[in-house]
Amino acid sequence: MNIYDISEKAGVSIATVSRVLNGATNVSEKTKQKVLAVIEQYEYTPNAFARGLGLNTMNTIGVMCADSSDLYLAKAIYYIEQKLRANGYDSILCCTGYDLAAKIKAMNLLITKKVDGIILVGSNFIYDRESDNKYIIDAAAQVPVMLLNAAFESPNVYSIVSDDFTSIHDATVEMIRSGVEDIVYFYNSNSYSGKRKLAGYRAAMEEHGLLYDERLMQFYQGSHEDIAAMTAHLTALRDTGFSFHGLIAADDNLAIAAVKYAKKHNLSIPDDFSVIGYNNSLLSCCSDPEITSIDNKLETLCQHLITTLLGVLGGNEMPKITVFNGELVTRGTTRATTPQG
Amino acid sequence: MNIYDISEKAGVSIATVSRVLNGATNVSEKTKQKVLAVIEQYEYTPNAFARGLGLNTMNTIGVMCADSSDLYLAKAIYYIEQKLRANGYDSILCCTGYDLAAKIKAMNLLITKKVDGIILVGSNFIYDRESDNKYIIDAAAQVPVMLLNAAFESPNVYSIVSDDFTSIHDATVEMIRSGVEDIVYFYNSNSYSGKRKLAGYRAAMEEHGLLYDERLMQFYQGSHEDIAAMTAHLTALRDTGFSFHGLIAADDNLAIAAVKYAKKHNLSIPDDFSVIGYNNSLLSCCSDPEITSIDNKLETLCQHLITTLLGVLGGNEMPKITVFNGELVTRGTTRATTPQG
DNA sequence: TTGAAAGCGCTAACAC
DNA sequence: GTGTTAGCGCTTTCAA
Repeated sequence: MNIYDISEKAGVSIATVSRVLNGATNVSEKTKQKVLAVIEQYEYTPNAFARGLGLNTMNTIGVMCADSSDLYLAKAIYYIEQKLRANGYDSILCCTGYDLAAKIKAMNLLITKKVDGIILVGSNFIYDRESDNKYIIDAAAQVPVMLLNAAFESPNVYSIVSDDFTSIHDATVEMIRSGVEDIVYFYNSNSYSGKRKLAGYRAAMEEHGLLYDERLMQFYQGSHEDIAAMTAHLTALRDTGFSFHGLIAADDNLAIAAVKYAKKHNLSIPDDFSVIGYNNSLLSCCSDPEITSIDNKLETLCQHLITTLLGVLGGNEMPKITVFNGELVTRGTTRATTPQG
Repeated sequence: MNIYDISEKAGVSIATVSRVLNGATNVSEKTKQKVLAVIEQYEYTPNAFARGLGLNTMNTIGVMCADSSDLYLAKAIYYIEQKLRANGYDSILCCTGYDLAAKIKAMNLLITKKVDGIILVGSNFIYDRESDNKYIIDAAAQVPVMLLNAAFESPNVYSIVSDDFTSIHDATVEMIRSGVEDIVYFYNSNSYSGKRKLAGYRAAMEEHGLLYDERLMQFYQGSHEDIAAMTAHLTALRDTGFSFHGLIAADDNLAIAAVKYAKKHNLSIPDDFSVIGYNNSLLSCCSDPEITSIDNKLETLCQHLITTLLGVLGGNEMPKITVFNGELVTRGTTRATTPQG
């Protein structure tokens, strides 16, 4: 059943059917109803490929992320998909893994599939070496590229970020004010966002003259699901004789490990040991005590990302970089701040 | 740059270019190289829409799930997407929510987009009322439909399930053998899989003459992320004077809540209170003690689902229902089983 | 081994 | 307000 069949049965031309299909106004109500009736009767739906061929678009957005099973990324994908669909766009999902070559391959594939735009979810798509980011510039030459949680200046590239620097900075200051001075920063990523967080920690500690040892910054290299390995990492640090009574984690998984570490060594939380996580995910409520965590307003970021993308697709001038503030959600792993005075 | 441009520059016809592009054998090596060189030089990639129009396929699979931010579903989507891509298929993701109307709408959309097959992730796509499942039958009239964690017999529908009944049944028996008899079953879904689980619990309890009260089966109705509400549900049950020393949860989130409940009321785990969760997700390792949980071999299920789908698309006869066994992963929330004698 | 040409089903510019 | 027709870029017979 195609547009010719319908036009024949309705006794009109294919152009008229096409007009009805696309909601053009210059069709008489009578003809319109006649055509709609036939369409309904035969349950006709237009062929998406043919339509794509003519319009050179299929209202589809490519969504790339390293690992959709990561709690945070999964949530981002969820919001993005919902909001795209609400605006008549489909999303083709590509889970690329963390390898650059795979990302480039996925990117080319999406371009070949003629997506109308590409969304890169997560900050691991931006690399230190300028040349490693060429694939983004190339893609942006064809379609708009949106970055969630990473900033990259280039034509046709739009970035939506949470102010990770300030979030971690302020959280660190908060913990210092609560009376903890030997605060370890525990992280597992050197992505764009990862660097900003680390910088926020460094700045806060330096302002208070507390960045006395490189060991305060602990990099965990391993699976983001292997809580046991993270806990072991901290125990190993303790075993070197290094002392710390607070920990700020770049991620709730790491914070969970910190809580486990404290329990293992009978450190009372938050009296002997304070913990702050990041993402304010489900995990922060799973532990006991529940974890104070930084909420980076993921849904807001996603909403704004889609709005910006739709604006760009609609031919409007849109901001190249948009920054939102995070918020510290206080729970049981931190002490009250000592009043200033 | 299209196939005409390439044919012109290579001094051959478009048919020859097309043959080279599609790896046809009846092209002389010399011509082939010549064409490939031009293609390379101009970085030409064929237009996916035009190809789709001709072939009536774009190597795309529609993936539907209620909520991609659910830990379990997110993981399933991850595996599915990876395995599809490895086999040259893209996936269009649709997060439908739990509402039937939205599911039907998404389904129609995927059909319209000419996907080659549809995968329904999660058991909430199958309804009790036969008429509510018509949308699946309709879709299957067009393309193969794959079900993950649900079974539904219909032409062109293929089901891959974990044996939830047996998993829960055996886990329940295990807990009974460990000396706990008043075991609550805590669940939040009446989906296909949800019913199978409940039946497994019922069977095990009845076999031991322990299903003495309807209150043993507790249905939680609320957000699957609201741990506090789940905990409150259990506390409310306790407040009615109902006594229970074990709990089997249909989901790790519920199990987390059970652990929190026990702590709140100073029940020592596992001596005074035993807990078994389901899915063996990251959450089961986040709690303290870590939660004994049923692993339903998600990756194996997904692998098999894709293999089956590819088989069907390849025109092969494939099994309509495939069942895998789950496995109980023992951690800190259960006691050792009393030896049988 | 290669080329010519007829679709695939739709959109949109143009004519009436 | 409606119809005619030329693409869109590819695949695939059918001839040569």
